[in-house]
Amino acid sequence: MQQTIIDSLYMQLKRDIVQGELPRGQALKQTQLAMRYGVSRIPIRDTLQRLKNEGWLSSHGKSSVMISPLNANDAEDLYLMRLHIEPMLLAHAIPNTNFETLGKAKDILLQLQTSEQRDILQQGELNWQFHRCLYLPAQRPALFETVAQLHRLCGRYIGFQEMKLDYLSHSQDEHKALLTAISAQDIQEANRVLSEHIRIAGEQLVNYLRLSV
Amino acid sequence: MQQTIIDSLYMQLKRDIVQGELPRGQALKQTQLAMRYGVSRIPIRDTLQRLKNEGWLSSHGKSSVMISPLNANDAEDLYLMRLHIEPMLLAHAIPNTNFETLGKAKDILLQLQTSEQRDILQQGELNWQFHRCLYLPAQRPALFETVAQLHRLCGRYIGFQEMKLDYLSHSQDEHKALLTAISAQDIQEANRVLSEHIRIAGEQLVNYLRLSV
DNA sequence: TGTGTTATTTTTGTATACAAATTATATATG
DNA sequence: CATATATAATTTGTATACAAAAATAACACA
Repeated sequence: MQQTIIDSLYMQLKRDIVQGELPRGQALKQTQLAMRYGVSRIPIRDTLQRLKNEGWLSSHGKSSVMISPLNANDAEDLYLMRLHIEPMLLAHAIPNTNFETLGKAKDILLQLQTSEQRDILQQGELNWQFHRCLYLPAQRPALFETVAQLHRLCGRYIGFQEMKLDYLSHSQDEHKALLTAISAQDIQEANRVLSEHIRIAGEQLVNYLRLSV
Repeated sequence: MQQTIIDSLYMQLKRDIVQGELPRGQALKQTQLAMRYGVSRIPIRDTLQRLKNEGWLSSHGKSSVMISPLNANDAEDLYLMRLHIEPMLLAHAIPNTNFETLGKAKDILLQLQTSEQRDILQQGELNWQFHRCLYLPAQRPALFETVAQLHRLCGRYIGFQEMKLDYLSHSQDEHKALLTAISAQDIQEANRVLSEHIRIAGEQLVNYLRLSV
């Protein structure tokens, strides 16, 4: 499918969901959204279907969608699945990793550091770009696509300014340790670091959700 | 979203893909499909997006889709992921499994036996219904949805009449053993059987794909 | 002959209009 | 007053029509 308009809608809707600009718990009306974003209902429907597939929206009644409620159990499961699957992908990737990939990953890491003031969605996107960059050399499309989908699903949960501080500082150290292990072609160590990285992030998120939501 | 027309399109397109009625390796034209199925392009687009999400279609060029080529690596990865994830879901489900669920599962198993002559897509669907039935009591939506998605992705690969004989005979025995273990609330044994079930099916499929495709 | 560029055709994306379905409201009935 | 039923309102689904983009063909030029 094409880009631009539907893609812009996609990002704007996500942003508005995170920032609480759209009604939660009730059906989202296609007409309202169409007016709000100045387009017809056709691209709205496409975007809704996409966001539903990515866990941001869920069914409401017989034929509408609503904003997915946040749920600690879901978050726990998502991170648990990542914990089981991502190391497999990384193990495939490491033998095929070249300097270009490592360089690209470092660049993204730098962006993450400098963009500390920026919005949380962009940080989530950069974080995924970093992981994605390291996984791509694996050349295992099915595995990769499932991991990508899990990250997209997690994206729904990374929208809390409150978590940002704690999360990002730890996260960057782990990212660097991961790069070091990959550079050394040390699959064992890389997967140990990655697993810890996912486990810690998951625990933090789940704790936060259990307390606050 | 609503049902009926889009859902019928969805099934018919899958059937036509399996039976080789649609051109492989080239872009599927929305207009052609619309004429073929006697509808406008709007529901066609919805269906294409859905099938793309479920792995039946992949991108072609900048804005079209084509039938996803079959790929032994992908199949291997899909079954590998199922092997890691489904036992977690089953472990959650077993403590909540009641007699109604067990009964329903047995009914589906019977249908699977009697429908041996029927088309392969229906058998794949019944197979999923069986597993789904056993997983539902877990009440872990995120885990469940990912497993469902993996089954949908596998569905693209279960379309070979040649595999039917070998596959189904083994499969049924394993299904029964799984039910027995669940009835006894034996999580360990149930997961052993389930893992074997997935491993064997995956191996058979991957072997077939490596030889023939 | 091969390559890059423009023009033409095809195909996809989107808006509008209408039909079908769902949801909400009002009314009747126990 | 609660519940069921019928009617009206809203909302979604789909067809048609048109605009934008992509793919293809034609052409010029080295």
